[in-house]
Amino acid sequence: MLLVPFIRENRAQVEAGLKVKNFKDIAILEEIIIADDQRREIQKKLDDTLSESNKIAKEIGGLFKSGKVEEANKKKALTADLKELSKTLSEDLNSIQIKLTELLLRVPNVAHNSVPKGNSEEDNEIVKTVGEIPQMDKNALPHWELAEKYDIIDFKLGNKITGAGFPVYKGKGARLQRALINFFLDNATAAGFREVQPPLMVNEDSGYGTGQLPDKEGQMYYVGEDNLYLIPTAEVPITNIYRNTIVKSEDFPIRNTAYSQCFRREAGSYGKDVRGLNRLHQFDKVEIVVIEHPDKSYARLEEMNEYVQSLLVKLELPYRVLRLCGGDLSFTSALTFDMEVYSAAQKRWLEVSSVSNFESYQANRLKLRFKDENGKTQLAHTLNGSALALPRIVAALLENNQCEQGIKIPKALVAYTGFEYIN
RNA sequence: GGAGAAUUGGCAGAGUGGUCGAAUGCGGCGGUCUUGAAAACCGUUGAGGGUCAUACCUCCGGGGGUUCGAAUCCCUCAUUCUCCGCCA
Repeated sequence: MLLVPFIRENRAQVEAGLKVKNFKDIAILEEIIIADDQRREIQKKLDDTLSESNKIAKEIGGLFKSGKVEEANKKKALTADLKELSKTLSEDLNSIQIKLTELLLRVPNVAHNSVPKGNSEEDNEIVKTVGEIPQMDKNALPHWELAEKYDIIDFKLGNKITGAGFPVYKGKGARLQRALINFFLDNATAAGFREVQPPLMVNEDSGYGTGQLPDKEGQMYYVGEDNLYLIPTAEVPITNIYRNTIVKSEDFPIRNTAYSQCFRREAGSYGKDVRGLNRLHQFDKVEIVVIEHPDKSYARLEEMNEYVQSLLVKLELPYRVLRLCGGDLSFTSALTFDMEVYSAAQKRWLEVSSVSNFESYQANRLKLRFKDENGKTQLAHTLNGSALALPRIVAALLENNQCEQGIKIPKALVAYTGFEYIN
């Protein structure tokens, strides 16, 4: 959520950034400012009213103390009108505040000035492509067939136990999962991230804090009995560690990483996108989250970008880096880089990571602040990225590394799997 | 799940209807002293709204209520602790 003073002071920049994002309802900015003006006006009246009745209450207190009961009782009558007025005013204040928040929630984050214009993923800028695209022979199998051939991932069994999108990993398939998780966590730790193990369910406040609620409510599994949500990503619990806190600026950058299973309803997805491991309801991911000083957040984004790429290099996967265009950028992000690996048998690029700078958009909802050099509290910047999401990495590993002997495990992973081939 | 107790500023801990945004201690910051440091002493030290700056308003776990007036009373929810039950 944007800050109203920010909108007031940087109107041109905000409008330009929203236009890049193809946000149509620019007029809402004016509504916000009007609502905020009203809010201030009502607030002022309320404050004055309360000030007045506080004064009288104190006087009454004094009169009682000095035994002037009658005079005190007389004064009581004076407060009746003020009470009535302050009640009306605080109701008004409440409703204008709700309206203001509701307006603000409809405004996405402002795109960074490096974000290219565009409407869809077609318009994303390919920053770079690394590695050779493997040329497979005609018999190359897609990963869902390889999974069955080597009996390592069982989609049918998952259907039986739970439903579509909940595969069962078996034998070396399960071991490969565990190997990747450890590999990613070890690398993150070496890169300076603190490992945390968060809850897999979060409450409503946390959902609002990172912005899953209210707009993406339908995408999360909801446990109504206890009013909890299954996390769609570890970003939610990790970032919410810092909800409602004022961090020390000398602690910047605050780097956390977590492995978690992620749960997504993925309502509305279909076709080749959901085939095999391409899109699941439950999957594994290692996430990195950074909290940083506003002046340094873009340097940190670059660092995270490099870090994620280093993982792909170690896994010997061909990949490309995209700078998302305005139309493809998420609601809350100011700048996002996507990493995609090439999946040789499907002959397509699969998104395995997305690193974003949310600037203060999330921090505002989270009330995540720090004290600056002048001792003033201001909003911190939050960033996060996948490092990495497992299923599509597994898909690419299986497809790209299929050979006579089976599936070849990349060197860097062998220490974790304990085997060189799946066969 | 049942019964009881508790929830106050960074931490500890007073405060049970009136001048309490809140004693005191510790910690933090600034200063005096010192060659330097420690100790001692003095000062300062929560957040949000509002203002050019004051004034002023709100916040004592969350929400609601009683009252002229609530950290203090009532209701409700959450959390923590103790006992019982169940249990990896």
